[in-house]
Amino acid sequence: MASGRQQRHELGQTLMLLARDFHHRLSADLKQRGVEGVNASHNAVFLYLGRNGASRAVDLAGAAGIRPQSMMKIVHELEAMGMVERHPDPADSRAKLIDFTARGRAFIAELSRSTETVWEQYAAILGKGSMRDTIANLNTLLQGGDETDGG
Amino acid sequence: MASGRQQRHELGQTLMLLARDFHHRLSADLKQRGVEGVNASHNAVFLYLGRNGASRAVDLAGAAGIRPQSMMKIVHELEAMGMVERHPDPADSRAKLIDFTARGRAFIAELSRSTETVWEQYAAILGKGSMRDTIANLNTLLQGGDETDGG
DNA sequence: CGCATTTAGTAAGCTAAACTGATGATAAGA
DNA sequence: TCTTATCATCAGTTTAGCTTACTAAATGCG
Repeated sequence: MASGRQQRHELGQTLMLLARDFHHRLSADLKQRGVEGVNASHNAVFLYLGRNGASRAVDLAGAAGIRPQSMMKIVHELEAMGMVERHPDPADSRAKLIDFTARGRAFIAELSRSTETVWEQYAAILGKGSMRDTIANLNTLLQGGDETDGG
Repeated sequence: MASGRQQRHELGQTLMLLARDFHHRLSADLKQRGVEGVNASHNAVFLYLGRNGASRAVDLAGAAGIRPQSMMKIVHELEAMGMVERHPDPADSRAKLIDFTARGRAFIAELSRSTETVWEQYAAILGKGSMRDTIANLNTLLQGGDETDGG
């Protein structure tokens, strides 16, 4: 039992294992409903594409915290899978704007559904109230950490 | 603002980003005090060596959830760095028992200190009480996922 | 005891996902 | 115009895991 002082030493472990646990549960749920072919690295695109007007590879890379070259690879894979398509940017002929295809949007819906399922699984352990509080606190930590960061 | 319903969709993001944030802070703190040369994968050894009598490569691999061959590589690296040393197991001449060197133990102390520093950073955002509750809840989630909790 | 099976460590090579470095085309600014 | 910065891209490298395959030792069975 990680009580009191001990939990501090295991903080990193807790966070890492929980992130892994979530990923496990999400993958299991997606697989169960027959949604496959998308891996962890592809997730960055689904998470960030369209947010804050991010629609170029370089923007996605910035949001995901990886290099543009790495993001390109991911985008190419998703393009080959028919999840996204790219069009030339009318405002900048160097750039290409990335958009979801219908298939990509359908996948996002599935992802959302599975994420909610995992949320419910967790809520079944903690109770909805504690679950909400806990995740809200984690978000607070993230925001508190970003404040100095010029993200 | 991730309020109410919205936070469910961002659950995975929250967990992943927080794990990353922790790692960032920990690395920064370690670097600041001049502790370097140990990477993320080495961490598994520092986390699990000695726990539940885990002192062979195969045990560490099991605890860390990776293959013995992968753990061997990590152990060899740490051995080259003078963090651990290996002696033949008197009870099993196939096996070798892994032990921390003085240097390895010193590193653990640094790691512990840095982890506590990050804990305090987080506690400064949430307040100690909320921080404790939050992490306790996360640990509950992890145990709830395992159910077969022997440790 | 002798032999099959399992287990611990090791080696070689593969893959995935990030990285660095460099290039060509375009944009933006002096 | 010329220079520098930016977007996409190509090529090669690193890292951390994987699978396959092997040796040596322990274990279990007849």
